[in-house]
Amino acid sequence: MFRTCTTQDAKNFDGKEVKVCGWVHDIRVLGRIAFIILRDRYGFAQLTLIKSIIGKENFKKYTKLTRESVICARGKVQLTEQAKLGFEILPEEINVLSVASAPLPLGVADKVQADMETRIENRFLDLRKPEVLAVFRVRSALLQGMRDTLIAHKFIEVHTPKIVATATEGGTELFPVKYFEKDAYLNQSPQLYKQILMGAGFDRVFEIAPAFRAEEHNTTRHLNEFISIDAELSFANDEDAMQILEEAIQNAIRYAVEREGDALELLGMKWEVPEIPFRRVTYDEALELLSGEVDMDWGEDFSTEALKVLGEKINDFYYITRWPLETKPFYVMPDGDKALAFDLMYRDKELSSGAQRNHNYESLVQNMRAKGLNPDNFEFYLNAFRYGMPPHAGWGLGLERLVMIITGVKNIRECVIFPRDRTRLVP
RNA sequence: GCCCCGGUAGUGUAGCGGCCUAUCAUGCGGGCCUGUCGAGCCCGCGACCCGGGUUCAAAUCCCGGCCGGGGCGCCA
Repeated sequence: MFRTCTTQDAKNFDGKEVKVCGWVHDIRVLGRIAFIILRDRYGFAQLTLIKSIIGKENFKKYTKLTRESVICARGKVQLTEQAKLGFEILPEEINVLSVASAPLPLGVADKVQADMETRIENRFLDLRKPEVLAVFRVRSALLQGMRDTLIAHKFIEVHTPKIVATATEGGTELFPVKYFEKDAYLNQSPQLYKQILMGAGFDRVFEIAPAFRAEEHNTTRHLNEFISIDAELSFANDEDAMQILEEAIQNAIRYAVEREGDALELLGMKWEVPEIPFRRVTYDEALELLSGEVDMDWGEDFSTEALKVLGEKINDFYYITRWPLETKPFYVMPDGDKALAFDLMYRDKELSSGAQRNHNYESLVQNMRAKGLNPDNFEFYLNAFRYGMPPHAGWGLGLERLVMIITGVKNIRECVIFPRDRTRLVP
């Protein structure tokens, strides 16, 4: 057995012998006493080495360990006020499982802050930092909160193809891939497929999977590969979809707060579980709120500047509803010159967008043409609307956007273990 | 796609024509120190992205390349 407990559990074994494994975070040598700070995913443990007890040879050997080497220590646990953590381990034996070379390309225990570039290049080291790990602990909790909510509402989790023949919605650039003798693309969204599943009678589906966009954007809130949480429900309108979404967000935050509260604390974030329903602001009302401050015409999408101003006015989660039809894709349900579509915002950040969908074949084809798309390319999709398609609605949410908001991290790249941006393909 | 900015020890930086044999911190190596908590003190190691140009003189100015960061647009 490598270990009998983690650093977190060690304090429960006062006076008993334990074996703990982890990385050498730091070593402080003070003459005849030395401290090795051992780190694992759960926290830290202090190994206290007293020269007169463990012997000159061992003392020298152990205090010469390099930072970030992996070791296993066997020794007695002692609760003591003298140790900051309230306990220490007096090792009788330390096995070196893996020696770390020095110097490190990125110091885990260093006080100096590293650049994003250096951090990503050496991500395996960067991720050893408790505050970096914390982002992924929160991410996991948020994801589980979303998933549990959807499952509780009878959604079936599905997976749709990521290698596709046509663009989903037109507009955004796609990554081409060679598919044997054919041209194919990485899918930008599961939109069309989850709608087909409504026609298939699945009633409610959700998918948590990567989406790819070949836009050459260079910002702190865009990725070329991100995780999209998509939900679609039948016999439902835009309001029904919004209710599911806000409940999922509420639970996601509840999970993060309840299960990873110390991770949030480490990140300096304090969250209350938000109250629902979230505020609904129509596009027209939002325009009204901006009047006099931001110059924009009806029918335009909000600029980054406009969203900043809106975000200052509504300092919370909120929906922008009933958008001008021309701002939204062909598959949304029209209502006069408006669309039964919504965006979920947190301050100035777009988190999710959704809509009631147009389930009428003729109207759908007409809207497609109006957007300059050729219906012939979407036969696989349109066919599902010809033989019985229920009214339905749904949304798609960028997981990393949510993680960014909840963790307070400034750059979306930090929300992905190995981010894919305009130039980064490795690691 | 358009537009800004930046590349100096392992890491983060100062310097922005001659005071540079390049600053500071951290790290690494060595020494001292029986309880540290960002331990402390002493000594040492270690760097100007690449190519061209201007100049008596280039880390510093100009051009090109490579690499990176950011803004807008677009979106999640």
